[in-house]
Amino acid sequence: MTVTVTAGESREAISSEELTVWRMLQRAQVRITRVLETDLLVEHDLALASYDVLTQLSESPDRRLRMNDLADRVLLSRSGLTRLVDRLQRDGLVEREACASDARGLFAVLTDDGAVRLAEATPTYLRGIRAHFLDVLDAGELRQCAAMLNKLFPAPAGEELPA
Amino acid sequence: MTVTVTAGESREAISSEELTVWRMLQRAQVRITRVLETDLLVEHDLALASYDVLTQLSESPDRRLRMNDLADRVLLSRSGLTRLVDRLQRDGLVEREACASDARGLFAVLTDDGAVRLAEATPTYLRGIRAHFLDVLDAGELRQCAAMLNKLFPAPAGEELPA
DNA sequence: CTTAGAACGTTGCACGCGCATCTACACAGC
DNA sequence: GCTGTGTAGATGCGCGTGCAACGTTCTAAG
Repeated sequence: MTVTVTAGESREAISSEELTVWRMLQRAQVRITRVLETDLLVEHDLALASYDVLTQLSESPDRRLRMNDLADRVLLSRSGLTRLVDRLQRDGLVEREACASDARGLFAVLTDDGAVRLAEATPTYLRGIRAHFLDVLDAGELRQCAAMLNKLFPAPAGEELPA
Repeated sequence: MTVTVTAGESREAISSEELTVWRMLQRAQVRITRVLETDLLVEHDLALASYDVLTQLSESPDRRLRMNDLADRVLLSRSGLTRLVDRLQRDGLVEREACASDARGLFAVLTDDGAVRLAEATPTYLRGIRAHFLDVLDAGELRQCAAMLNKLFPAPAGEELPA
């Protein structure tokens, strides 16, 4: 059983099973993300994007990262990041610091308050991932999942998973 | 090697491999969706959400669906759907029709123009999915993926994939 | 019949996002 | 030293989203 493609451009028809897999993937990802986001919001007044930024900073040397590098790691446009860091700075979780070697550049630096806030929120985050994702799959499935993801998006150098 | 969880709430530590799988999943999903969205936007001036609505309607009996049912199938809040249908109606792709049996209810109905537009956009959509998702995985991986998704989100009755 | 409560859909509001644009700075070639 | 091209971030703008509140209609209980 295949999907009827009215205009025939694709080289090979896509079966409805394949299409369903894709749709389920979308649904699953959106719904898990939504649960995670509301949990973080309710318990720690922290959006998922904010959490990601804090995490990236905390994992970087000297708790700092150039805005540009940060934008690459977080799934956000440059302008989006500018504004997000604005908010985080307003809340005292992050500070901006000039870059000595390049006057155009700015560092986003995690403050102590930011680190505390991140530490508080992390259990919520991990619990969410565990409950809605990791716990549902067994070790084998997780490995398969990793393998597929490696094929889908060759990781940005240094983040690959061991086969 | 495990991630340091500062506040000890989670029952079991999450290994960094597990965390990486989750992060990759997020990245992959967001990036594929983004490519799909811009392709549809550039080639057919159609947002992904709009495409989903048109698809759902075209697959429903009489090309119509109650707003509420539609909101459940599309990943959108009720208010979001109201506005989206507003736009689609303005563009003549969808019409609203009163429901005889329930005066509160409204049907969203796919127009002929909407069907044409959908048919035009579908090859782009399918090509995107094929290129960025289906073609990258082999049949076995796709089956594994389906199995995992079934565990992650027990499909809403009638959409399950055969084992 | 009346009334309480729930369900369907819409609207006011504030917010976050991306695109295009802009300024400031860097670095190459002359 | 200038000048042109490219890069780092910030900003104006419009758009799409969700939440909370609202009007309307359905349904059940008294």
